[in-house]
Amino acid sequence: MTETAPRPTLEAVAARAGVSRATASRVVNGGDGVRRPLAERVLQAVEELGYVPNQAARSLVTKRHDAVAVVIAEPETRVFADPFFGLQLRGISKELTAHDTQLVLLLTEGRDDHARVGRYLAGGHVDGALVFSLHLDDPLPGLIQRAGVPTVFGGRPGWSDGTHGIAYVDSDNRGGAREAVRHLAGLGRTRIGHITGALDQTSAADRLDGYRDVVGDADPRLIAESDFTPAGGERAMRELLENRPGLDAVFAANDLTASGALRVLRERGLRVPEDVAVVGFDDMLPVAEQTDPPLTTVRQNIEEMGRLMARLLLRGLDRDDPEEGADDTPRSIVLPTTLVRRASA
Amino acid sequence: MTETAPRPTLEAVAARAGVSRATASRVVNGGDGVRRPLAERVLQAVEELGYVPNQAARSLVTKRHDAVAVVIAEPETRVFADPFFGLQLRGISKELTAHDTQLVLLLTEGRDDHARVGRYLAGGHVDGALVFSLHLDDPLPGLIQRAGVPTVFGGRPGWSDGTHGIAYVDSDNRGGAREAVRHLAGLGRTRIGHITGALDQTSAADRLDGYRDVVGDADPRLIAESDFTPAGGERAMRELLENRPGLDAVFAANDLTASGALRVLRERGLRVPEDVAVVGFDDMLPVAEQTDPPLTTVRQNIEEMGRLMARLLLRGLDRDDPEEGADDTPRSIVLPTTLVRRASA
DNA sequence: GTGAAAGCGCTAACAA
DNA sequence: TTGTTAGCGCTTTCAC
Repeated sequence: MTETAPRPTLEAVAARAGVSRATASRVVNGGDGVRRPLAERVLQAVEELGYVPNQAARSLVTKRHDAVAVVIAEPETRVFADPFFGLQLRGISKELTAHDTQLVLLLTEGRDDHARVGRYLAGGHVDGALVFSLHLDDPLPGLIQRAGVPTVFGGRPGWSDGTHGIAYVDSDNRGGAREAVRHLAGLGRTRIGHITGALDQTSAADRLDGYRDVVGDADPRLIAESDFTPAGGERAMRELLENRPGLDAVFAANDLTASGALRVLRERGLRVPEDVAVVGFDDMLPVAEQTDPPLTTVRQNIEEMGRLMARLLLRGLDRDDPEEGADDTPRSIVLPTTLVRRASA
Repeated sequence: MTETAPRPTLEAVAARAGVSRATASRVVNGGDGVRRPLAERVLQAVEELGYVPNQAARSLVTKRHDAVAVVIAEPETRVFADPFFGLQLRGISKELTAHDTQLVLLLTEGRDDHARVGRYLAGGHVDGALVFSLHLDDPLPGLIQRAGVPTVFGGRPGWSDGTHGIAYVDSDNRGGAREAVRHLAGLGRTRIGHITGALDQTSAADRLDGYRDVVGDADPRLIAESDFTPAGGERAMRELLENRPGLDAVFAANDLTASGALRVLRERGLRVPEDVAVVGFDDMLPVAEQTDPPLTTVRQNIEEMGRLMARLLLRGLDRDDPEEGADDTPRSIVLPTTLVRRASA
């Protein structure tokens, strides 16, 4: 833990290059309108001195921070138990890096933390925010709106006043669910159950809707509410088996849930897919490929979602003069899903 | 994406409270030596105006950023496939939050990124760095050292010149491995194999050492080199079974590897633990509890490791006058592990 | 095309 | 205890 050596300033670079600070600044920031020889001398001085701009000083005048916040508002347990967030982070990180923008990670642990996040966002420390995993009753969107920070949401936000003007990136959860259930139906299955995700999240609600789109007015006993976890999947599967012993297929709201369901099925001596076919959602590789049997599932390109969230945000940030009305940037993006066939259905 | 409204400055707060900017500043920063009534007026003005300090301006003069970089230098695939990093991030985030410090996440994708990270760290944008997942030949430590940023490593760094003066937090990998192997021996197993992790990481090397500590001069055919992944675990298990069909126990370098090994064992019709007992490492809940049979494993407190890394770093940062020599803060911490018995051994 | 100078919002001497 | 003042390092008019 050595003390940082005093770093060279732009002043030093200018002196060394024999130019004014203003010129040095111009070169460092792209060098428009500076004649070649001068520019080169500055660049060389930068090189020799190992000059790196002081971001604080720069922000102070530009009011830009070249940093965006990533807010993950998920109760302790689920975050990262599931590789989901990690993959999104990857995608986000790649895109931000390509635009020389830093990623400030804000993890929240509960209600108290919301205020902290709100304060931080309102504090104008970042140029924008990427927000994940909102639940229906989440106070965060309100705080963020009040903070007035440009924001892109991960997953369609679910509050009642609709999604007008809100930017988000999501997978086509409903369409993917339809495809999954149609696939099961195409296999000749007629009593197809559904294990839902946490229904206070739109992804779960949309998948349920997709299921209903295909099966029509489903027997309510064919639907078991769950929470996206393996343990929840086990519980739901038992419930389904109890209420509707004859079922011959299950569409689970995600792969983790499906893995729990598979375990229960095996424990009960039911063969997959012969007795009960199972389809998951996500195509979370470490899960879907490792289950026994490997899981047929609906793939969503999670990393791409992250990348697009970042891109959408940065694009909005770039329009330095965001004239009301003259706004033709798409506010939201819904990505297609694809069915990946493995052995479970 | 609304434009941020102009934010109130300290000047505005001071004016409203009828004091000087200096006094307002004092109050905002803890309020030492400001008389009650004045302080209260300032606080009220802050409240009314919704004032939040401009961090850029503050950093410019204090040279502190109240931000720490977390560098995860892991090839795309493994990060977050494994909940490991997520858990550490949690721990880190909690500790940093408690100290009003922001977490800047730096994910690297390959060699080129190292330079970027080096530049960022050298750029003096953060007060310190928390660095993970170094491999033996990693250029990052060098870059970081040159950047002169206070750093704490996650996991014992492995470069040749020893760990003198380097701060790190690690689990007692060697001791944990010993305990695992002793447990197997205590079960009466005599032909205990080991599936290693990626041996260019000290955690893997240390676990192998621990294994050797107990079995003595092991038959080399009892050791299969692997890489911490489930697929690697499968490969290694097959290799072990081929080279040493009579083995009756396996200690795998982590739970993911163990899960791969279990799959191969099942596929070969070998019963666990009757024919072959298996012990993992990590106690990664979503993995260890979900395998069939559930995994006996060595638990390390990953979140706590993260928390301690952050604490170590912040403590070093707090010593505003880091006198050489007069340094009694512990440089590194090695956390104990505990054996968790489940059904696999 | 280039330089001089003002000033972003804040903290920290120093004076009062 | 409080206020005055200088200046952190940079970008950006505005003259030249």
